Amino acid sequence: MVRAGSSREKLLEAAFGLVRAQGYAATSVDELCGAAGVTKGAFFHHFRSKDDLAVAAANHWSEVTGAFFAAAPYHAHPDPFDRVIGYLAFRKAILQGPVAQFTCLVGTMVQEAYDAHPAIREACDASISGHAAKLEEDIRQAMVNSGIADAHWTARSLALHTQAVLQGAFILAKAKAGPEIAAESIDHLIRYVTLLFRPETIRTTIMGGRQ
Amino acid sequence: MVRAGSSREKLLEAAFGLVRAQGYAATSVDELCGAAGVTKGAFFHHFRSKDDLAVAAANHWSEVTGAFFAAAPYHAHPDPFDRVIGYLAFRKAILQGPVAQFTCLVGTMVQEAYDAHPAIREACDASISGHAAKLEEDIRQAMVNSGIADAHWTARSLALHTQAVLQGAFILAKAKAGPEIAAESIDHLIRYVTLLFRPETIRTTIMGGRQ
DNA sequence: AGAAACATACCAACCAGTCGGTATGCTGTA
DNA sequence: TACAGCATACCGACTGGTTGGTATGTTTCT
Repeated sequence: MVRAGSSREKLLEAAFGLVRAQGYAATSVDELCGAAGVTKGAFFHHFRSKDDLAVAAANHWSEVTGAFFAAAPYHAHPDPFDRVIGYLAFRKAILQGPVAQFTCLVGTMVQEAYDAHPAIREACDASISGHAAKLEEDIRQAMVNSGIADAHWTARSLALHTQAVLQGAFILAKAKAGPEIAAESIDHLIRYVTLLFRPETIRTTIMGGRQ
Repeated sequence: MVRAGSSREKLLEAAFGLVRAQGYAATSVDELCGAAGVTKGAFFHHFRSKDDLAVAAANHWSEVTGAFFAAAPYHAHPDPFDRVIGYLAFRKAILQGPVAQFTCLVGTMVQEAYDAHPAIREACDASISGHAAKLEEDIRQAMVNSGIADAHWTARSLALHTQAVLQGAFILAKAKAGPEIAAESIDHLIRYVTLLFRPETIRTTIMGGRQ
């Protein structure tokens, strides 16, 4: 869809970095052009406005992260429960390097744009919800396997809950200037999902003194 | 500390509303003054800079929300576990009205300011961590009461996890333009905390078909 | 009186977006 | 094959408006 190495692609990649580090409103078009190594003429050739770039960046984010997670190793597990836990362990494992490099572009943008920029809000929602939908299928299968099809929660709500925990973990990582607390929050989420699907494995191995 | 009705107070309250709706960078000093009904002279009389206002707003937010939650009814429960669950139920109950009115000022600000504005980051961290610290004490007591003092998690990490879930729930509420999913995420958190402290009450009452 | 609490006018820098122009490559046709 | 016709990709100076911040004067409170 977007040619690699093109000005358009370079601008979108520049937006990934700058918006995650500074936020959307604080990132100017000139700054974007500078980071991408293109001119303002190129910017407004490819995008009608700054908001248009934001929508395109959210969509490009969906593609890039979609491919990234599709290629991750946790999909190899034959058991859907193992794939869900594998996904969460993978999310924890990639909390590396500067905060701006592991946080979520669309989570950052929607925070600023949800009210005044409906098109950006929609693109961010589509990105988050689309990502959750992939996890939802594994959760649904795990529910069937565990015989908990009539629980008081749905596969969709649990999938979206994992995204809430991740987004919230990113905010704590930003507030605390490091990923440690975010990792512990994902640990809690892994413990929760395990308690839902495999409670018997928790009592003896993770919770320690709890009988 | 801040006299009610003063220009300073009006500016801080205006910041609560505008920053939560638009973000920090997108909110201008003129806009703040307009919403507060004061002039720019008053603004720069009380605050050295826009960043100074942001730090003061984060601190004022700590005071206002501190008093708000201190006055909430869940503290009346004699059992610390009930207080923790009561806190979470209260957080769910106040997800009412426009998104900007139930979301968190400091969670929004730290997202934009963590990298370029260290003073704002610190004030937001202090606000979140201070709020979590109050919950941490109830969690600690509940752990002692339930005999799970040597679990593989700490009262602090669980308290901060609740804040991660709440902050993430706010992002989902913004992305989906409504509080429904946020409420379901808090439901998952309540279920998790209950599974940690009172697993026997879940299997029969909440999880339905799960035996 | 003296300080604190404003108000008004102003400024240089920066902002998103525009516009006239150029370079390059593709496509249809004689 | 040669060339006209046209679209895409890009350039960078420019503009009108907004930005955070300042300088200076006036009012209000103790």
